[in-house]
Amino acid sequence: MLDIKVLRENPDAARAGAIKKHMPERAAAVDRALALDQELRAMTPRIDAMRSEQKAAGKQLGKLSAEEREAFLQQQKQLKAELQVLEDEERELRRKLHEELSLVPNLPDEEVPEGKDDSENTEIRKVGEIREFGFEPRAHYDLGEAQGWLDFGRAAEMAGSRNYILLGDMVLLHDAILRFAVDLLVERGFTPIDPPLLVRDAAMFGTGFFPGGEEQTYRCEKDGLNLIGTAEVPVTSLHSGEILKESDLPKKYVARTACFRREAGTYGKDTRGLYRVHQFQKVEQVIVDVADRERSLAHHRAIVRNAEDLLQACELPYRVVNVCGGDLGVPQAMKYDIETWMPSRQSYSETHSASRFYDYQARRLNLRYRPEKGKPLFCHTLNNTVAASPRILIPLIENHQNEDGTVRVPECLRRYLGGREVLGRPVF
RNA sequence: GGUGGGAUGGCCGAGCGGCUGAAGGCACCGGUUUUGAAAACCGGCGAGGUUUGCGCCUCCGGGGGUUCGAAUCCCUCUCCCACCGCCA
Repeated sequence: MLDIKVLRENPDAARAGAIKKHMPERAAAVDRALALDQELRAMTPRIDAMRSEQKAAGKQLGKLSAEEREAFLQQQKQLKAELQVLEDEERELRRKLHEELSLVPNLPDEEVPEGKDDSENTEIRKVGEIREFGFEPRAHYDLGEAQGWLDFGRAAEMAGSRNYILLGDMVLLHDAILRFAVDLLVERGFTPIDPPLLVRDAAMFGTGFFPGGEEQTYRCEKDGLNLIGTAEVPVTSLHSGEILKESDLPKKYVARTACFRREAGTYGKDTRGLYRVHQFQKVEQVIVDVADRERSLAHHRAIVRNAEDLLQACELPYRVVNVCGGDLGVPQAMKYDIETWMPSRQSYSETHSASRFYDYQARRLNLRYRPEKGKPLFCHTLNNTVAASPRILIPLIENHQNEDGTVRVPECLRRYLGGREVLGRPVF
């Protein structure tokens, strides 16, 4: 959520921000919010004065004579009735204002490129060599099924499309990459955390997924709970409603959780294999720190670096892209995606997403800290993937496959696989 | 699923229907003392809105009611906790 003051002072920027994000209907919320704000500000002084009068009146009551008293009470009754009408109005206006303000997207940073969708993201850097295979490389689903590592048929049978079953060494590899990701971040000072996967609406709202993301979310209606699509939701919400000590910041967390996404509206897209699935495991890094733009930028560089280091350790070629306005979500100010080379897709495809929000989420979450001097301020928040699996298994097994269908294990993962250097048997 | 108890400032915690934005403690900040630190003592210290400023207004989980007047009484919702039952 943006500060209403930002809207007052610079409504054009708020509108332009929503337009840059290709969210015209949300740009309209800027004007609705401002209209409500103006109405509210017009009535507030009047209500204040009436309340002030009421308060003062009560204190004089005792000094009055019996006759005076009666007229006085009559007068107070009337004041109260009038006040009540105005207060109802005020409350309703406040509610509507909050609703509209919640719809206004975070301002995209200047450096966010113009563009309507991911095809217009701009490349920041490309790292690693794309491997020249001396043979026809196989897609992970062909290779995996041949090895008995993947079973999509039975998964679909019992759970529907976009589901998968990992078996044998693929389970171990899946676990290895996730554990490696956690260890890497713990080594860098992040606190591991294992949060709830089912959360209340407040957490979904606070992180900016609601309103808007309901269709992407599995919901347990009976209990009013939502399955998280990312650990960002519970972890960023962790200190919601608190005023943290500045000396306790930054808070740096690394969470490994299951994630659930309905993938509504993606029919026919990425239907094969492990790329787009309803359920996966993700190691996520989340940072909460003081409201300082420079520090947010530094954290952003650091969390991107963490992910890049993991990919480099896994010997995977990737590129970093600056996500354009149209591909940016409602709460983000800026986002770098990391795309890892996937031979079967013949493309760099998204495996990581590093976002910064400034105080947008913190304001919605009522997440503050007490600075050395002055009033409490809203924190800044950031997050990035460290590793999401099984998606990361695609580049891992495709890029490291051998002609016979076995897969070379990169050095960094061997310790998690009993020292094994190769997975699978020759099957081709 | 059943039955109770609770929700007050950064934290803990008191609070008779008006004198309570709220005792007390802790934490924090400033000072005295000390070679330094601790302790002790003195002082300060909630959040939000509005105003150039003085100030004014709001806030004791949310909403409603009773009352001239509610943190305090009543209703309701949300949340938390405890115990019993069931179960991983």
